[in-house]
Amino acid sequence: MNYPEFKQPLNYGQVGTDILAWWKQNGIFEKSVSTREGQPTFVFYEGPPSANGAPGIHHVMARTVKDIFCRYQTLLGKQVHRKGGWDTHGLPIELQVEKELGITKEDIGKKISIEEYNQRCRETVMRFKQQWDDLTEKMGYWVDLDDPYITFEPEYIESCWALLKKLYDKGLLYKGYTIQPYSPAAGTGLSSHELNQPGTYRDVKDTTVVAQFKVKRDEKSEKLFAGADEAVETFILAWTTTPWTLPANTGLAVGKNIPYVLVRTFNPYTYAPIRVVLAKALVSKYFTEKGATAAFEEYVNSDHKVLPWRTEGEFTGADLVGIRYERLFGQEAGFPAFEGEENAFRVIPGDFVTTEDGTGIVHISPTFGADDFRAAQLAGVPALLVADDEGKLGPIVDRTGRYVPQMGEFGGRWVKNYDGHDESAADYRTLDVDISIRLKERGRAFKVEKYEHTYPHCWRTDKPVLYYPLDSWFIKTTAVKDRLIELNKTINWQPESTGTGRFGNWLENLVDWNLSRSRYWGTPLPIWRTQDGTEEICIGSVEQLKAEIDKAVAAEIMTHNPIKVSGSLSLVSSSQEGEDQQPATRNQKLDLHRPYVDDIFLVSPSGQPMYREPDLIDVWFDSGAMPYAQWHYPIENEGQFRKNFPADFIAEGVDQTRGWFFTLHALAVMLEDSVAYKNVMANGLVLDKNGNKMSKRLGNAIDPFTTIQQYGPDATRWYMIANAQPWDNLKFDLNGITEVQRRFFGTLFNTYSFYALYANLDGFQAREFDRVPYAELSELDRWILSKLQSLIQEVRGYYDGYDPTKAARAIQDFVTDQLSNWHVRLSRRRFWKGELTQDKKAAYETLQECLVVISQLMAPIAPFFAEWLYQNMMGENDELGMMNAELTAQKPQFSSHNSSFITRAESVHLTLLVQADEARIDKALEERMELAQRISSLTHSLRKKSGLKVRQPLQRILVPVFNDTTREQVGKVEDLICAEVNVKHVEFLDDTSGVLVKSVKPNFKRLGQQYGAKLKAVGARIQQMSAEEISQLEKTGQLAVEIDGEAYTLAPDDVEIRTQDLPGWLVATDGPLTVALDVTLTDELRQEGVARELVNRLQNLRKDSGLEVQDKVRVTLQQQPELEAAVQSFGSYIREEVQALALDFAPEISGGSVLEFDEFSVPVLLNVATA
RNA sequence: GGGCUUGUAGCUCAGGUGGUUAGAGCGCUACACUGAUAAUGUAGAGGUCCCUGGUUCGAGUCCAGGCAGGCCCA
Repeated sequence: MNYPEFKQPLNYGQVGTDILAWWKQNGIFEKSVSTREGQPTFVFYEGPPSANGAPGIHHVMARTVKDIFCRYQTLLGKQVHRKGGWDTHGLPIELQVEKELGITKEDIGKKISIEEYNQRCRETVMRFKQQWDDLTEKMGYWVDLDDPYITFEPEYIESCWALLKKLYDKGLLYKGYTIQPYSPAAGTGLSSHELNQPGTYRDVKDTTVVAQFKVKRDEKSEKLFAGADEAVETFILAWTTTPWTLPANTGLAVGKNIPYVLVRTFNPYTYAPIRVVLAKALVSKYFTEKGATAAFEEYVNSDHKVLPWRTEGEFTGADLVGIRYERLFGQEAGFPAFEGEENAFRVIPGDFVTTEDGTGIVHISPTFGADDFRAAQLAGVPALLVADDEGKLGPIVDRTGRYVPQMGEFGGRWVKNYDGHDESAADYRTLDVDISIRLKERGRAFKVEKYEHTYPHCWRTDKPVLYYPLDSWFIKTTAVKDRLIELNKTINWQPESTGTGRFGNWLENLVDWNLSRSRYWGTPLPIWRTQDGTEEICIGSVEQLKAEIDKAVAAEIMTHNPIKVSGSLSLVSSSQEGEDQQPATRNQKLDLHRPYVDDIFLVSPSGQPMYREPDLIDVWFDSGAMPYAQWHYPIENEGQFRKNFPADFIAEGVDQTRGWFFTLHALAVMLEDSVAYKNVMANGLVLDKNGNKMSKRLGNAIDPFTTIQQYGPDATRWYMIANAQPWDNLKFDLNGITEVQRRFFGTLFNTYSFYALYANLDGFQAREFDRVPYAELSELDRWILSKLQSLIQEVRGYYDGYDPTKAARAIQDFVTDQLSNWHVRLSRRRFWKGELTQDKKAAYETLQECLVVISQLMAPIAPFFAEWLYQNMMGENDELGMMNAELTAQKPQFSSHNSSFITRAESVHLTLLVQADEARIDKALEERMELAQRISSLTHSLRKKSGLKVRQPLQRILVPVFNDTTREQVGKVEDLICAEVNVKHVEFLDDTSGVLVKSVKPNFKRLGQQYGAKLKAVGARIQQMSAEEISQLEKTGQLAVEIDGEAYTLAPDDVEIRTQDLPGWLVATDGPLTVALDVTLTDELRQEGVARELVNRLQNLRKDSGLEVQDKVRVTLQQQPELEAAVQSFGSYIREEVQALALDFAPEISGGSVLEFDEFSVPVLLNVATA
């Protein structure tokens, strides 16, 4: 067998294409799962992408991360199923369809039927599936594309229903309300994107009030009353631009860390003496400098232009929390009582409170503000709700924008001008104005003024929008909050901070999960209710629905039962219908979407008709339900589900923290009292090279297809993983891929090519059981094998710890710095010289082992190139590896797998990852090789300084050593150093020689611990140490010194002694290491130098003449005394190097070339020797 | 506005538990090397370690407060 040889440069894109074809042809992905049958599983969940847009380069990033760990676990012998999936519901799809049809939500049901509309959504959502599948394959993401779960399929929806029913039965599903933008004029809620239409936010002038809320005196508020005049009432000031919400006030919010002051002053309208609380930073907004000194006594009888005031106390928001106050519009004034009133009218914390405007205290009406609602809910403050004629609770404003009749003197008033009143008419007074007047009269308004601000308006009616409570279905996640938090602590988050921080905080501030969406394309809420809401049913399966419809038909509420399917849906039956059917057309008989489900009416136990609650559910429920719904569980396949729950690993973008990561977690905790995943990686964004977000609009988006084609999938993946840790944002720069390609893959390719070239020449083949025994290997070989074992340990550790970046960097450093640039470079002549000796065989075997192990270690990150390398190295050679055929056929013995042998398999991805053979790790050897590298580097540096090129041999270098260990260590690598830097000997200089000039450096770390503040003086003294003192410290192990009149004893550890100079020598130092170079040139050395130059020039000539490495030649040089002397001494060396059978001199040479070096100019004749 | 996160050489990034002289690769300059050669070696230029305070004998590192970018949420 020959090792395949390739021309440079390798076409990495082609490698990807070729390997991909080979994988497909041989079903390698399938085998990577099937050969692990019966082994422990590693469960991975695919977060479903949406195929309604083209995939971008960031998807390559996210999917590379997923792929890496699945492949790694497979290499460990585990079975990793990867069921793909598609997220198919949701607003983005609806918006896209509307854009394409040129319609709005309003038109649905009018210009286009819901049926047609949903059909369009169904067609649109998978439009880019081909592209996605294509990218998936080309980037080497191994996921099962043939049997994905699809969220719009009836089985999937049915599973969601079953899960919802489980929650319903646990009492975790309830109907409530949320605050949403609402247009009373249009009678409809507005989505946030409708609110973001241009022109919706307009400047309006509204009447605003700073209202006074009277503090109730009790233990909590006592601090506001300390030493105060009993008769003077104390108020909290709060500003609002919507005075009509004041009658619905139930709380006041403060910022916990904001400073507040208590100010004594007067009510500017009634002149009553009062004390008020407001933010310290806003005092100047309401009080003048003059007022600070104005006399209180004179105010009442003055012109009231200057309001006197004095600060009487200062508090933080936290001090104020819990204080109670009197209701502004209470029952005594004819306003209704409400449920939970005893918990209302309290000061609560609000993280949205600022001191930018108003009073730094925010009036809270939970029915008319989203912040208000949330803060009130967290603090247990109720909303003010009143019952209508049917006893149904609602806010004080009805859906048309009027106060309900119970609102005393204001009952029936419009809160904004929704009835088209002429605003310029003399009798026109807004509700805001009337409320303000009433407050003024009662001494409860501190300031009333017109104020211009921006306010959102309905894009259709141009009327102001209200923030209004709208019906919603919720999952009571707060009921399991503690369990959510507890179980989250058992999840391994990568990076950890996302789990404790972003996710942890989110759980701490959890509110109930709002499931409702007023849309068309999504999973319908399976709840039917009677008109009055007193009876309802939650449907958990198609079978149940069918049975309920039968009842309705019997009760003559329905005419017939539209569900024809017998029994419940089954995934098995549907997929058996026909392999070639597209998912979109499967199960066309049954569609659980709108409008079909809306046309189903059921009958309640009391005989009332029940209608489906019109909402769809949040699409995040769809994706959070995938651990169950992908198997059609709980309808069927319990076993499948159990085997694949919870996941060992998931990975998505950090933006999924409150999305998929949360819904998976929430559902798992509520349904299974378990985590949904044990390890999770939240990866960052892919930005352009300048750190800007990529977007098609800016034209800085990178096309993943052209990138992969041009640079190959491996370099692309490697770059993304090696450049930044996945959870950091990646600044994507194509130059970076080029660099990875050149530096890492190029070097690895060169290393392989080098191996292949010579191994083929020698006809060498590695045989696992015919190797040079480890004990007989050279230092160099044992060193790189030791490094290799260390690398295996290290890389496994990084993969195990979900840190692929460090794994990639470790592999990269090993390949470029250790393997290529040291081991191979120093071994070069071992390969191209002479017969297949034991040393040469060892060189091949060592390099072979390194390359094959590298192919395994890199396989998760660069699967194509790893395969390429592995196949090239292994070829058809079945003698490699241990009992390989057996392993592939028999399935890996996971539990007993503990081999440092390389397993032979059809593909590198079917192998078992080697274990580090710790017996081969030799730290002392690694250390002394590093010494060799550093000494060589220093020597090169000295040559450079003295102008002595490496081809000129030198006699010796001197290395001062202070202990026997170093001496022994360097001694063992002397040959390597000599060869590398072209010197004859390494000599050691020990202390006793006395010629070294030494210097000391204080060891601050040690000294600091010992002397603390006196360190400076001690350090200065140490730097002044004389040569005698240094010597004494070295010899006796201590040195007594006096510093500032105090006696100290220094120990050797207190200082670091270095060689500074060696008089008369050329010296270089690197930390504690010093090298001196003997630059004396003897005649013999000069001759050898000449010989080497000659070899070099002849090699160039061979190369230029197009000779192959193995060609033999005859060389004739023109006579020249120095040359002849050199050839005299080094003839055989020269002949061997240049593969010359003869090396002769002739008086005159014509027709040849001329070799030029140093001062020489030599005519030469070079002929290929024919046998 | 809040939570999280990032900020170190022109670029991309390393810098356990604090230690005085902050590193690597790429890029740049110069020289060398040349049977792995689009590789390699040596030397050089290049730094307010985002800013301000604090703790400490000593802060890139710890604490507080800012600034700037990013994500999520309002």
